[in-house]
Amino acid sequence: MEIAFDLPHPAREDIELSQVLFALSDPGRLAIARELAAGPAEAASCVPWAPDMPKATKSHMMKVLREAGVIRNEPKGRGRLLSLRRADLEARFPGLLDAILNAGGSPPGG
Amino acid sequence: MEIAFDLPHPAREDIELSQVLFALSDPGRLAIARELAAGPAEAASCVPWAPDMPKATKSHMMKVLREAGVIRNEPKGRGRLLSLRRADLEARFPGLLDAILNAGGSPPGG
DNA sequence: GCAAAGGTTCAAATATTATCGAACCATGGA
DNA sequence: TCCATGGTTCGATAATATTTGAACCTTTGC
Repeated sequence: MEIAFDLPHPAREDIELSQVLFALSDPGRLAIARELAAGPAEAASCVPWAPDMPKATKSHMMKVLREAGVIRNEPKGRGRLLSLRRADLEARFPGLLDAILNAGGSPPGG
Repeated sequence: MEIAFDLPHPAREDIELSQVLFALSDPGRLAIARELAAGPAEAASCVPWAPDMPKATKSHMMKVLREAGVIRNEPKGRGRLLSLRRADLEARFPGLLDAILNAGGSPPGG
């Protein structure tokens, strides 16, 4: 047996706007999504942006994002493979993810 | 004196993505934003979508939306004038508001 | 099987948010 | 000015969310 320890993910059509917005309303979780926007990443707790954060905390953040349908979290060898659910989000809420990821945060004149 | 009882609103450049997403992550607050998308509305507590909700609760919802920079809440005679801050949101986070407001919630095949 | 590496889940303590009655504030009209 | 109308704020309580250590599960390697 190669694949086990699978986690539940909402189907595309079950992804809810409220949950997506809530998941991404936390700066830390948004940072994860942005990190994954560049491409899939391996391991959840070993991401470099927060070496001091306990793994239980990181795992919880992944859970919120996963249950909202923002990211996919699959078993990969001894660790996990994380990825953004771009296609699903785009199909369900066109333009939303890009608008959020592109939100620079810098005013025009600053 | 005609205008008093003004409430604080964040300046355009101070509107934060996290707060906007959080404010709109609640179905009730999102409903208010959608209601106002059609045009400004008078009165906050008398809106028809929730006649049973206590006015303190409605006022709190307005506060969250206002402090996030999503809506404007101005004095208008004896009541208030509520409006969506479309231009400010569009300038700061292009495409975001439309993506959220347009999010129908119906899957393609259903 | 045993031990290590990597993550998730459990459970309890904190912190944040929501709810809503009561008190308070501002406007309009008599 | 006094009263009614409309909303906001205060304060207390309930409901959620976050944080984290400890325990547990799965794969890898011996």
